[in-house]
Amino acid sequence: MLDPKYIREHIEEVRMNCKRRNVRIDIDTYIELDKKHLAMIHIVESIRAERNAVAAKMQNANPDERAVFIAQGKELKESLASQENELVACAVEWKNLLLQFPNLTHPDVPEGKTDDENTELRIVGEIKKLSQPLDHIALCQKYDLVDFERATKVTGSKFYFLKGKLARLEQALISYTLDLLEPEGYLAITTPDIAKDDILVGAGFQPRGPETQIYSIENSDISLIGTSEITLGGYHKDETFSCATLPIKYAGISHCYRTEAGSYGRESYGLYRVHQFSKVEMFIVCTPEQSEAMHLELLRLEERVFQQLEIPYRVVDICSGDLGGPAYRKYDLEAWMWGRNMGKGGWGEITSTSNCTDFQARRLNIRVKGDDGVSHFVHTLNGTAISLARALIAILENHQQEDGSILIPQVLVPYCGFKKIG
RNA sequence: GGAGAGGUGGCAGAGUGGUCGAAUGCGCCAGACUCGAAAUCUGGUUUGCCUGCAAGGGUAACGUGAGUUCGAAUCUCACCCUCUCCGCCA
Repeated sequence: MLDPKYIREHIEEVRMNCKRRNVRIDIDTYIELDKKHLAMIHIVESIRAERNAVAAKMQNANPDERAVFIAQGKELKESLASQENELVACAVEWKNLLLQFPNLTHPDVPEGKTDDENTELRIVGEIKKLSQPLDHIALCQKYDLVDFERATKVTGSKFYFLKGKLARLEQALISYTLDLLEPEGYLAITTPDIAKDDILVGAGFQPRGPETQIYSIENSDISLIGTSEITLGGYHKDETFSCATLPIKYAGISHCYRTEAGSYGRESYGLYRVHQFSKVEMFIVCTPEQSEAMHLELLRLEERVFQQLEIPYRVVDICSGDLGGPAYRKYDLEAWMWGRNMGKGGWGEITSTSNCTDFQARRLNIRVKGDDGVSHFVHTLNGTAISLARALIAILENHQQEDGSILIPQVLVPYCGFKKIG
């Protein structure tokens, strides 16, 4: 959510920002609503002031005066009720529109409408030369590592059962990642896999509606989370930190659920796009001054994970039109995957890190009190430490050998207890 | 799931219709005293929104929401949460 005052004072900037970010929103209607909303607040508060004044006079009034004041009060009460109803109706409309504004945009974010226009910053690692690389589905079939077919009986499509060494590898990756993050100050924390809708909204998600990617539970106000960023943001809702306690860093462990409505085709084969996966998510609460440095730290740690796993990847600076609502700036890591691009190999998104500045904090009401005693909204950031399913794809496909076996990255061997598959 | 008790400021804890944004204590901040500290004393100490150059003014908030009333922390209803006991249970 943007600061309504900021919008009022920077209308043209906000208008341009929406355009850059490819978000269609009727700003002129919003401005009208904002004016009306302020006007209604004035009206309602002045009636309340009158009512309070009459009530105060009541205390020392004689019986005759009392009768007069009561009559006055009754009258005020009626007009107040009708004006309050109008205010509430106006406020709902106003707030709904306000929530649709995307965050402001970092000045260095590349211009662009779609992910085609993201900027590749660098490629790290070497893509192994293989005469006949297999994709992860073929590899999993060969060694019986995952069962999609039987899963359809239990859950429908896009769920899976991981089996044997792949199940062990998933657990190993989680433990390895937590060990890597702990010395960097990230507290391991398992979170619920569900959250109330107002928490989802606070984190910038839309839990209900035709476009939603969120599973919600019928006859309730709770939904399955798509990332532990949601529960970790909610964890600190309505809190005020003293600045000495920041930054706070979490390594959040949860399952993630996504409906993936509207996705289909070659992008959604195998484990690449699934309805449920496990994830270790880094989440940071910090002061506004700290957030840019924290964002670079998150990117550095994401890169370290994939360097240690010996997986070639590229770093992508996400363009303005592809940022989504909450992010002020976003970097993705894309790993090499042989299964992409019709089997010719290509880059597949594997992590994503966003600086959300105060966008989520404003909605969740998370503040920090500075040394000056003034309270500001905190900044929140998130970054994928390891996203299972996709990390497993990258390991299987990049560590397959000419003889068809799969070598486990050295750093994982102590965690999973075996060196190769096949 | 059943029965009971309860939810008030950073914490503890008063307040049962108007004088209550809220006593008191603790904590915290500043000052005095002190070589310094402790103790003591004095003063200060919630937040959001609206308005104003500012000082200030207005409004809202006592778990949440609705209701009664001229007026609600206080009365009524619903819901949420916590605690104790019982039941069930991974």
